[in-house]
Parts: sequence; structure tokens; C-alpha cells
Amino acid sequence: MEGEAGAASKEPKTARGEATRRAILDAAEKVIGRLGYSEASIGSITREAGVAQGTFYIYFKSKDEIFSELVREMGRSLRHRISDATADIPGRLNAEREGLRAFLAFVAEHPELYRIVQEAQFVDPEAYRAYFRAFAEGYRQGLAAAAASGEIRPGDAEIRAWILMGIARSLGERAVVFGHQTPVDELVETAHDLIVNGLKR
Amino acid sequence: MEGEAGAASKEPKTARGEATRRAILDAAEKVIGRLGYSEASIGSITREAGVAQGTFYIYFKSKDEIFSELVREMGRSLRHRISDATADIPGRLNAEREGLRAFLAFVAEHPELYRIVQEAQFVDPEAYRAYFRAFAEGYRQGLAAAAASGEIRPGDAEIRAWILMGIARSLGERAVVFGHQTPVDELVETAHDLIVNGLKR
DNA sequence: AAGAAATGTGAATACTGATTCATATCTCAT
DNA sequence: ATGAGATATGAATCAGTATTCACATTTCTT
Repeated sequence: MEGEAGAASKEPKTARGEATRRAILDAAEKVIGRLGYSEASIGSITREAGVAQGTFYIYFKSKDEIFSELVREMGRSLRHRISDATADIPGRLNAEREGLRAFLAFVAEHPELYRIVQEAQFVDPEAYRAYFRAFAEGYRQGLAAAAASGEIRPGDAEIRAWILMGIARSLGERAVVFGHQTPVDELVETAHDLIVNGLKR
Repeated sequence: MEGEAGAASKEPKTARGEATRRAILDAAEKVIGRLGYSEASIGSITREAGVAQGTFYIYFKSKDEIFSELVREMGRSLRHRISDATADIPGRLNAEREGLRAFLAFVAEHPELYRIVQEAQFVDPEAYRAYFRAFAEGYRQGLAAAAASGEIRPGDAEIRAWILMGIARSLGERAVVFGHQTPVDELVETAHDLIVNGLKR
């Protein structure tokens, strides 16, 4: 046998190795978030991590691989954060609001992560699609259930899922990429009002 | 004097040159749209255009430069298309619907262009921001006017502009990047209903 | 304390691909 | 029809950087 089933990459065997791997991953997040994938060199990552260049390859097979790992890790923590925030909110529309708030808070705290996911569309399209498919599916189920229970008007849950996802992403981008400083609560308020009541007078 | 004020790049002086430059630009659109910026080499572009590699540098200063030009050109034609489609639609909400329809039709016809704009976020951030600022500002003005005239409920026009923009982008991405095949009219229907009436029963 | 495994080093390698350049060929004004 | 600019060629240059490798050092086991 070589390694575990999915065998991400070369797993460390000691606590020391674990710490080094972690340091490299954190450095990569920081550096790639700041410079973007192609500008970030292995050298800049290992420098940031305080290790030699060769050390990188003890823990990761390639530059692509560490990037994929970053994307997956980020997806996990974001999903976790949102499901925590919405776990015991009663009513789909309320859960929707809290999910949006949690999302915006998360991206404000981790602008690098946001940028990385966006870039994954080009660097690792498969990871990117998986990430959004997972999100869309979550939304879709919630909306379908809410329509069935009569909480919201009937309508195509899958398309609506993409609409809500788009709203969240756009507001996140407005803040992170375009630097607008509106407080999260105000964004959530405006968006939720539109989602619930529409624009019509 | 050297050239015109902004002097994009080396302008051709004859019809022959004009045609070659055009061929290279079209080839770049096709190739970069298919392979992405970093995978697309100058060689692959000139091969597609049917000219020698050196010819590229007669008309463009660098790979970056042709990319920026592509982004600008695309922004122009998309804006043009949308303003044509909404020019004489009475009522903001109706114009909104037709704008969305025009946008989705355009991206369905030019998936490469869509991909290129997205990638501009990393390759040419300034062009990217300019592109969306222009869009957001158009939306914002329309919404502010509609709120003032009482067609829609009052609310922050700028945030709402980003919300509507996000909806359009997300549905475009669903089609182009994720390959879902829903007819444009159905998307427009569902989105417009949500935008006008909200989800609430 | 000794050997083996794990970890760490950083200089050398290897490759890719953007850009340049010396050299044709073409086009148009005269 | 001719010569000066404009356009075209594609092989050579050049730079950047991902990856490898031969050689330390540290840690763990016994």
C-alpha cells in the first residue's frame, strides 16, 4: 500500500511535519490571495512560510495541488460557518437572511479566500464547479421545501437558487473587490427586503 | 508627435494592416476564450490568425495589451446591445426585464467573451473594475429615478444595483460556465417575478 | 548511543513561452 | 517603375520559475 484512498498529497508523519505543512498552506493563502495564482511563486510562498524552497515538495506535489487544497479547505469552512449560522433559525426566509449575513461576514474577514475561489474558475475549474454546485444544491432544497410548505410563492427552485447565490456573491464582490464599505447589516437589510417583497410599490 | 493621445498601441496605417490587426484580435478572442489567458500563447494566437509570431508585435505591445483591448471592446458591444434593447421600453421594471433578456442572449452567443471578462479580474483589474462600475452606475441611476417617481418602493439604489447585476451575472454563469440549458425566456420570467414581487406568498 | 526514517536545504536543472531582431516582401506616392 | 515606408517572417534570445536532487540535520525507536 502507498497511502490513504484519496491520498491528497504527501501527508506528514510527525507533529513537526504537520506544523510545517500548515505553515506552507497558510503562507500560500496569504500570498496567492495577495498576488494571484500566477504571480505567486513557490519561492514567495516558502519565503513567507520561512522554509526552503525544496521543503514545499515534501508536502505538495505541485503548485496546482496546493491551490486545489486551498479551495477545498475554504469551501469547507465557509459552508460550515453558514450552516452554523442558520442551523436553528425558524422559517426559510429568516434562514436566508442569516445565511447571507454569515456569508458577507465571512468574506469580509477573509478577502483573500474570496479572491482565491474566484480564480479557481481558471486554475482548477473542477473544484470551482463542485464548490458552487454544492451551494446551489443547498439553496435549491431549502427553496423547494419552502415553496411546498407554502411559505413562499411557487416558482422554479433551481433558478431561484442561482439568483440568491448571485446576490450574495455580488454584494461580497462589491465589498472585497470594489472596496465599498457599507456595513453588513445594511446590505442584508436591503437585499432581504428585495428578496422577500420585491421592488414593486 | 508620436501618436494619438491615449495611443492604445501601434495603429495600422493601411487597409492591409487594419485587416491583419483585426484577424489577430479575433483570433485572440477565440483562443483566449477557449484556453484562458495563461494557456493561450502568442504562438497559438498567431497560428489561429494565420500570421507569423513576430507580426503580433507590429500591432500590440504585449500579451497584456491585447487582452485589455479585448475587454474594452467587449464591454462596449455588450453595453451597446443592452441600451439598444432597452431604449424605448416604458417603465423601469420593464426596461429591467428587457435588459436582462438582452444580457443573457448576448452571453449565450458569446461565451468566450463572458469568460474573458471574468478573467480580467486577475489579468487586468483596472479594466475589470471600470467595466462593472459603468454597469453599476447605469443600474443605479435607473433605480433611483424609479424610486423617485414612485414606480418602486424606496431603498438604497446603489446596493440594489449590485443586487440586480449579481442576478444577471449568476444566471449568465449558470448557462455559460455550468452548461445548464434553460431557455432565456424562462430565466427572465423567474428572475423578473422575484425582482418585482419577491418570494413572499 | 546508533541507525533509520523523516524532515529540511538551496543550488542546479529544465522548460516554457514572451519578446526581439535581422532580414524579406509588399504598397503607394511620386 | 522606383524607393521609402509599412508590413511580414520565424528563428534566436532571454527571463522567470517550477521542479529535482544530492546532501545536511533532526527526531524517534530501540
